[in-house]
Amino acid sequence: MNGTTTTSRRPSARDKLLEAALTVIRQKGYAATTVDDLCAAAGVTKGAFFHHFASKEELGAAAAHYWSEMTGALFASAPYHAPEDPLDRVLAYIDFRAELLAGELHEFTCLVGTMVQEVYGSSDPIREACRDSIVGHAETLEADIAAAMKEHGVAGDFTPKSLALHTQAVLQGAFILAKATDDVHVAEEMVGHLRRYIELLFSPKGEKQ
Amino acid sequence: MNGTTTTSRRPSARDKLLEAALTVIRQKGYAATTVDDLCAAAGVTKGAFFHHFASKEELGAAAAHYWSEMTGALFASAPYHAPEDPLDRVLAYIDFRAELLAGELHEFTCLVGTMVQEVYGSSDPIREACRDSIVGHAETLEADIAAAMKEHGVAGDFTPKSLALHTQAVLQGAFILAKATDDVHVAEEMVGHLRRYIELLFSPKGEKQ
DNA sequence: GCCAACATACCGACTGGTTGGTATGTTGCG
DNA sequence: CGCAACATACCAACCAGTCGGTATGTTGGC
Repeated sequence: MNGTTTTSRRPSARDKLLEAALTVIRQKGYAATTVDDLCAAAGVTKGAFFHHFASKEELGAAAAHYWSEMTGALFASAPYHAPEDPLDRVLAYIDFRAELLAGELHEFTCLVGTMVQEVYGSSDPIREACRDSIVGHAETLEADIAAAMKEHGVAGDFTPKSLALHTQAVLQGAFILAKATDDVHVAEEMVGHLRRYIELLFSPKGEKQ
Repeated sequence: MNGTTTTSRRPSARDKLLEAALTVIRQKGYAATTVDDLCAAAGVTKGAFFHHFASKEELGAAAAHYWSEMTGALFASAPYHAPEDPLDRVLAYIDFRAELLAGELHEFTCLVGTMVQEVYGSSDPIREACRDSIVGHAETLEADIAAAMKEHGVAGDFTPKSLALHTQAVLQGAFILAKATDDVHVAEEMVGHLRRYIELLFSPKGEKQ
């Protein structure tokens, strides 16, 4: 239970393994990624691996936590929190997510979405770590969504929580379609539909676009 | 190159293996599913497996095709095609998808969505089979969506194709969230948001709900 | 109508490489 | 010294794929 991660000294084998896990598992999937793969990618030996992690499963869960920390920091410091209007913040979040759809698939797809799909039935520790990551990230949107609903007088039969989760569902689905078609553009279109949905939800009656 | 599948005689080892693949791979994932797992679930021997499939990869691609056939038949004969109004048909499709969210996760989640997430970077044959399955299914919605857009005077800056794919993205994302939270209800809420999006898209200006 | 030649479907023991994990050093810092 | 952070060597289980063999059709010549 160390708690501290990555102060800025020379990275330990643990740090290098977690960093390697992000890319390798997103490329090959969790089950197809071997401990040797991770060691090779991290430039450490197997001894180092099992010094820091009791099992491959424990690394999987640790990687999910590490993912939460990394993405949490990224989104916390992102510029989409600036607008005054909470609805604009939500829309800016979606635009920010669209901007992130760049480069190779394994660079912008979601580690925990990939992992949980594979292990939901076989590893509760990993599944729970992935759930916490997704749900925790969604929760960072709830306040803005709730404020936007209040401010714009929207009282649909849905909760801020469910709409926050919906944004994550669309993104996860967009990643799957992008992987299937090997085409980032499809993901951009899906995010576009998500943006339009939220615009429509919050637009005053009688006004479109 | 047989072509024929499942006339109604006693099922061959091939049929039993494909049927077993649907459940086992959806439970354990593709990579974690061993050839022995499949043989055991199908009640056949390894000899039978490699008589019908040159490799595990070939079975994976065949399973995706089999999935397309099964789901294709299911949706073709489903009752949601009945309504006169094309928009009602689209909404009925979504309601039908919501009805399918019952039972255990591995019974209603999508085989090809699961597989493609794992193998998009390591097996082109499987990836292409999965893509064809998803895109092919989405295409069965395009005509109704296009007709609804025409009939309701909707000319957004999106194509029928992209909206059809969006429905699939939402469903795939809903499956991931359901797996992560181990809660079917979340998936139902996501489908609810999808339904509301389409209602809003096609509702005449000034009218909500 | 019969039989030889061939084909298809399936069986299960075996193999060679791989995998997660272990046991036992070595090194360097406080 | 003593201990954490590694490295090296190794192992038993497992896994995809092979191979020799059997059982049950099917086909075509006579």
